Formats: sequence, C-alpha cells, structure tokens
Amino acid sequence: MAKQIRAEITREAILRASAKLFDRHGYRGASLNDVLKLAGVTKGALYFHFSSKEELARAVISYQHLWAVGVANEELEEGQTGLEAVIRLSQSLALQLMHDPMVRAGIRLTLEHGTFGESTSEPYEGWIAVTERLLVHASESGELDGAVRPAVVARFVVGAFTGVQILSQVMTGRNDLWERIREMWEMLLPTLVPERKLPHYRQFVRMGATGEVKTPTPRRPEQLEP
Amino acid sequence: MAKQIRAEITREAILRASAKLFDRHGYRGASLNDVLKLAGVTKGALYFHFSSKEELARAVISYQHLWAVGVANEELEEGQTGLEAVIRLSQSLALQLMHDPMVRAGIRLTLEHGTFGESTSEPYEGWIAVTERLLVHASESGELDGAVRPAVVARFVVGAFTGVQILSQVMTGRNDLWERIREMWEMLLPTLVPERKLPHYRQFVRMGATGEVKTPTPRRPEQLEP
Amino acid sequence: MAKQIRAEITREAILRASAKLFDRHGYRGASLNDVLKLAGVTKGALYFHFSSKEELARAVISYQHLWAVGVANEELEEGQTGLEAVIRLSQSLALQLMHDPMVRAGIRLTLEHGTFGESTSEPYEGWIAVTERLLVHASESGELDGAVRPAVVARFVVGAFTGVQILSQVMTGRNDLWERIREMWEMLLPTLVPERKLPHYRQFVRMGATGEVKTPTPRRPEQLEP
Amino acid sequence: MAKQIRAEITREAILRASAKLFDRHGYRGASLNDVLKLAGVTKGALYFHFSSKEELARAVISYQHLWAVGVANEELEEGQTGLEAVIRLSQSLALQLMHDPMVRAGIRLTLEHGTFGESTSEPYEGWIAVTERLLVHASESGELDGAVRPAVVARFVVGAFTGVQILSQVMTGRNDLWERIREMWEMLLPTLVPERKLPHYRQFVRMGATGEVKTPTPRRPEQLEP
DNA sequence: ACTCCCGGGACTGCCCGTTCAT
DNA sequence: ATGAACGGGCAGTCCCGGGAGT
Repeated sequence: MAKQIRAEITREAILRASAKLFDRHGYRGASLNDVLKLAGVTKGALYFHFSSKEELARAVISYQHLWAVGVANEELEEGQTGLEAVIRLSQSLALQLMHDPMVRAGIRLTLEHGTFGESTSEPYEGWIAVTERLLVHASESGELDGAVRPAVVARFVVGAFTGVQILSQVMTGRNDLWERIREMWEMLLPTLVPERKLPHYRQFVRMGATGEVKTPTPRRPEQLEP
Repeated sequence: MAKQIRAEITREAILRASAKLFDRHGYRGASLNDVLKLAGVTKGALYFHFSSKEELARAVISYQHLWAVGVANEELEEGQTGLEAVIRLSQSLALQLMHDPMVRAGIRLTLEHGTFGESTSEPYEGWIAVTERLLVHASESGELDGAVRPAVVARFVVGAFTGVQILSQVMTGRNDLWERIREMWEMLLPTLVPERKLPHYRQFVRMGATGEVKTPTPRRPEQLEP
Repeated sequence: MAKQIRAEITREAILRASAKLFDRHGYRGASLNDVLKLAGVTKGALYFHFSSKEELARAVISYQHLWAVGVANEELEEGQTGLEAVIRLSQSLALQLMHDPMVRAGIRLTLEHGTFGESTSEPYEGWIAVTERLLVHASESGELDGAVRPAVVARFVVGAFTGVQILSQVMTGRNDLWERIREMWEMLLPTLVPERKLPHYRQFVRMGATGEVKTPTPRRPEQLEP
Repeated sequence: MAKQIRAEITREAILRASAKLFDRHGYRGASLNDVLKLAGVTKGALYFHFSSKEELARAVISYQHLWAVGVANEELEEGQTGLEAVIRLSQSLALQLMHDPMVRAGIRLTLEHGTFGESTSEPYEGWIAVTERLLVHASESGELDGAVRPAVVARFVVGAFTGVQILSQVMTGRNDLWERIREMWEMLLPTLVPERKLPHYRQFVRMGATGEVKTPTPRRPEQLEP
C-alpha cells in the first residue's frame, strides 16, 4: 500500500516534469534526460512507469483529454443552454491553457502529432463532435438564428479557437488568451443568434472568468494491460 | 559565371528538398541527410550555401515571407477595396498552402518556431499589421459596419485563419481548405459589413481570385518517399 | 514445509523458463524480464532463488551436467562393453538434445561460455575423461584395434560430436541429429574395431532409439551457499 | 584520391578492431564503443563506413568467406587429387584460424549466427557443397574406397572440423589445432581410402605445415550501394 | 568559386541486471 | 517474495567541420 503511494508520487512527478518540457520544447525537443533531471528521478524509475517516450506523451495527452471530457460533462449537467455551454467550454479550456502545464502540454502534443506527424485527427474530431452536438441542441431550442448550420459552425469554432490560442501563445505567452476568446465570441455572436438575444449573450460572454476554474480532478488514464 | 549558375541550381535544389521535408516532418524531424539524398547533393554543397540547419530553415521561411509580401502588394495595386483585398489575400495564401511546398514549409516552420520555440512573433505581427491597415482603409471608405474595430478584427482573422488551416491540414491534408476559408468569411461578414452590402460580399467570397483561380481540384499531398 | 514446496515449484518454474530462453537466445540474448514473464513470477522471486543471472545459467548447466553424469553411470552399470557404453552415451545425449530444453540450454551455455567467453574447458575435459576411461576399459578387453590410442580417440569423439550436433542444429533444428550420430559412428568404427567385429558394432549402432530414453531423474544441484 | 586512401585505412582499422573484439567477445559481447577505442576512430567514422553493427559483422564474415573461397580455388588449381584438396583445405583453414583474427572472428560470428540465432545455415551448406564436390571428384578418380558416400562424408567432415576447432579453442586457445586436425584425418583415412593407399595419405596429412600458409590477399567485399 | 569525402563527437531513447525497503 | 527504483551501457543518429580537389 505504502509503496503504491510512493509509486504514484514518482509517476506524477515524471508526468508533471515531462509536461513542462513537452510544453516548452515539443515532443522531439524534450529529452528524457531533461525530464529525469527535472523530476529528480532516475532512468529506471521512468522506464518502470512508462515503457517509452511515446507512451509518456500519450499519458500527458490522455490526462488532458480526460480533463476536457470531465469539464464538458460538468458543463452539460449544469443546465445551461447549448450555446452557453459551448462558450463556457471554450473559456474553461482557455483558462486551463493559461495555467495548467499538463493541459498546455497535452494541447501542444496533440497539435504536433496532428500538424506534424502522421496525423491523427481524432481529438479534433472529438471536439468538433461535442461542439456540434451542443449547437444542434441549441438550435432545436430556438436559441440560434435560423440560418446557422451547426456542423459548419462547430468546425470553424474549433479551428478558430486553435488558431487564436496559438497566436496568443506566440505573442503574449497566452496572457491575453481570455480577452482574445471573448473577442472571438463577440465577433461570432451576430452571426449565431437573433438580434434581440445579442445583449444577453454579450453579457454572458463577459462574465465567466469568475476565478472558479473547472477542475474536475481527472483520474489518471488507466494503464493498458498487454 | 558558369559556376554561379550551377551554384544557383544547387542552392535551389537544396532549398526545395528541404522545404519538402520540413513540410512533412517539421524542423527537428527533417534530417539533413535526407535533404541531401532528396536533393542529390553532398554535405559539402549544403554547408557551402547554408551555414547551418537553422539558416536553411530561415531561408525557407524567408522565401515564403517574400512571396506573401509580393502577393499583398499586388492585391493592393489592383484597386480593390480594403475588405476585398483582405479576403483575396487569405484566399491566395490558402491556395498557395494547398500547392506550394515552399509556402507550406514556411508556414509550418513559422508555426513551430513560434508555438514551440523561443517565439518570434514577428511574422504574425506582420500579417496582422497588413490586415489591420487594409481594414482601416476599408473602414474609412465606409465599407465596414461602424462598430468594427480593425485592430481586433485583424488579430482575430489572422488567428482564425491559422487555426482553420491547421485543422484542414490535419483532417483532410488541406484538401478542403478553400471551402473552410469561404465558410470563415461567411461567418464573419455579418459582423463586418452593413446588412445591405452582405449579398455583394457573399458573392465576392464565392467567386474567388478574379477568375484565374477557381476552386482548383486540389491534389492531395504526395505520399512520403519518392 | 508447505512453504518449501511452493518455493521449490517456483524455483523449477524459473529454471525451466530460463532454460527455454537460454536455449533460444543464448546467455546475453535472454533477458531476465522475459524469464520472469514466461515463468510467471516476479523479480523478487528470481533474486531470492538465484543471486544473479550468471548463477541462474550455472544452475542450468549444472542440471545438465548432473544429468549427463547420471546417464554415464547407468550405462556403466548395465554391463555393456566399453565401446558400447561410449556409443550409447553419445546416443543418449543426442536424444536428450533433441527433446529436453534444459539439456539443450545447458549445452548451449557451456558452448558459449567456452567458445566465446573466458573459457572454462572443464565440462569438455569431463566428457573427454569419461570417454577415455571407457575406451581404455574397452582396449583392455580387447574390443579395439591394437593401434587405437584412447586419449586421441576420446578427444576427437567429443569434438566431432560437438560439431555434428551444432551442424544438425543449424541445418535442421536437430531433427536429423540421430542419423548424423549414427553416421559418425559408422565412419569411425573401421578405425576403432578389428574387421571381424565390424558387423556386430554396426548392428549395435543401428539399434538404440528403442524409445527407452535414459532419464535418470537428476537431482537438482545442491545450492552453493556463500 | 588521397582522401580515399585515408578512408580505406580507417575502414580497415575499424574492421580489424572489430574482428579482434568479435573474436574475443562474440557479436553481442563486443561493444561498438570498444571497437572505436581500439581502432582509434570516432563514431562518425564508423557510421560513415558501416551503417550498423550488423553490417560490420557481415563485413567481417564476408572477408573470411572470400578468403576461404580464394583458398579453395587455389587448392583446386594446384592439380591435387580431390581428397588431397579437401585435406589441404582443412589445414589451410586451421592455420588461418590459429593466426588471422579476421578469419577467427568470421568463423565465430558464423557460428553464433547459426547456433544461436535465427539460423542461416548457408555458410555451412557452402562448405559441405565444396567438400562434397571434391570428394565426388576423388571418388570418380578411384581414390576412395568403394563404399564411401561423398555426401555423408562431406557433412561429417565439416561437422567434425567445426567441433574439433571449438574444442581446440576452448582447451588450448587453438594452439593444438594443427595436431587435432591431423588426428582427425588419421582417424578418417582408414574409412575413406583403400588400404594400400593409406601410407601415402598418412604421409600427405603429416606434411603440410610447411609454413607457407595460403594467403590469397582477399579483396574486401564490395560495398552494397543503396 | 564551388563541391565533396571523410570524419568528429555529443546525445538520444532504450534496456538491462541489480538492489532495497517493505 | 514484491514493487519500485537505480544507474550504467548499448546501438544508433544527428549536425557539423575541415582539408583536398576541381
């Protein structure tokens, strides 16, 4: 028992250190030796917990993915309308990107693996699917302008968010990400909702950074057994 | 003299080969040996023309940058209104991203160097600046809705374009980039222009680059390895 | 008591698994992790029973050695003439090499350690000594041709057996080992025995694989305690 | 030009050093770092000449193989009878095994790759084939006893030589190899040749170590171009 | 002026046999 | 008897010089 706790601590230390370095230098740029140094563990420890660099990266991605899923579910359970949920989702992710190294790393690795790599579009498809579902729901509730096509909007929102976040990272180290996301929504709202509802959503977008970041304590990805 | 011609050919071969590999594997993932093999030259040749891998990458980026600047100027000289110029600019870049390996590589390297690197935001700032200038011009000509703030829009457009392009690349190898950019503009136009001008711009977006472009049956990026 | 039985089972499982892997991949090629996996035990268990990989190998070799000694003694007790005993001995070993992983592994490890290693010729010397003793006995009984020098023959027989067995292993996975050993004796008999006795020994060599393989249930090598 | 000479020197140094270490420690036991140290070159040099450890080993094997082929051909051209050629061949190989590290290493690697490995029996088949061919020739010339079956003898001789050489190596570091091979032939001759020719061949076997070892300056295996 | 061969050496991810606290 | 951690070593790959030749 006691052992397992210690193991968990080590595992987390490795994960955390690798996240930091993956975030800073990318997958290839991060060397395991640096991870070891930063985590204060030895090669053996790393090898015990993760059988390869790739698996380590996958663990980081997985962590971030689980976190995102958790947030999405919470958002839905809070009885918000569909569009509001989408907005809150984007804001939660933005906040997390500003503060949580694990999520930052996860996003970056996903991006690298997608953009530069053999391309697994799967995570993006996931985000698009979630967004689309929420928008369909919103559309059926009459929240949206009649001309809005959820699939198109979902795809664009995910893409725009991705790009805005990158720019914010490059230009300000993500310090202005929150405002950029707000501006994004302000530009999109006129297209999405009927004019009379605009004020309400504008207001909604402006609130939000109430500090209460969603942190659904994601459980670590279960180990894959061979 | 004769020598110089040969030198230029070698230089170009190296540049072209490196672009292809940078595009496919990223900066770190592309090995100079592969570049050599693909270009059919030797190490000595490479190091005569480029003093380091980084300089090689910079040359690719520079090439793409010069191309972009050239296009921007042409667009302006053609006597289009500001907003139209912005749209055409984005479309030109989209087309080039679909077909020109050098531009693709340049964008990718810029992105890597920015997102994951020591961060030189300069190219993005350039794009934003150009866009903003055009939008200011448009605003002064009364093309835009009164509430539009050029600086904000410019920043968002550049970010959104970046993200949309990434998603298109990950999900379809950029085959659908043209449509995605069109959709982007269709979503932004209601926010940007007065309602009565909407039909005109919608039409404008759909046409494309003054006839000689047309949604050009994009070939998918060639599979790896010749 | 019960514990000790369990321990013995574990020990055997490890030994058996390691034999299989040593046989297949050699000393260096066999990894302890694989042994663990195959035996279904943990690292701790292995290191409880064997203090190092080398000792594990020694145990395998020792097992095979004890087996060989056992067979040799049985052969002698069965009242065969000296030459017959030598022949039966070689045949028993051949059969065992074809079927018993532990013996296969033992032979291979001995060979590796000898050929490629710091060379302990001791096991070979043992075989040669036994063979020589039997041949001297045979010589004194008048079974052999007068010109035969037991020491020379013994050394050659051991060498030839070793090589023939290797070739059989390489070329047919030892499937034809039995026939090869028979041929070996047919080639040596004219040199070893007087002409009139040739038919008898030829007949003797041909019999043998009567199925009754010698399996003298070798007791496990006593543990050497430091 | 001058460069190429230097390259050849380096290449040879690497080959020679690796042969020494392969001979001493086997394929797995020899570390490239040790090779580098012994050869006095760096990793870059090695990597330039040999793209992997395996290829290095193959080069050594190939060297030895070419040497053997060269010797075999010379032997044949010297107008000896078939059986004499076989004997001389075995003696040449024995001498070489005693003195030339490259050949020693080649034999050892072949053996390892065969015995302990995925088994390529090809080199053994080559030796057997050559021997058989010579014996068939001898048989047709009436040198051999009528009952001799060349295929069987060839296989056994190759096997026996292999084993005898191993034993000699283990027990005396191959110092007594020459005598062991002589004894081998003395034991086989009665089976192989008619009685009246025995004295001649006995005499033939005893001569031979005239010092003039066959050294057919084997050309290095041509590089495989990718 | 331009190209090439040959080499330098640091570093990477990985795997291994082994030990120690429990 | 276990789970966890240790640390050295492996083969392989990389980016890069520099002397010689054209």
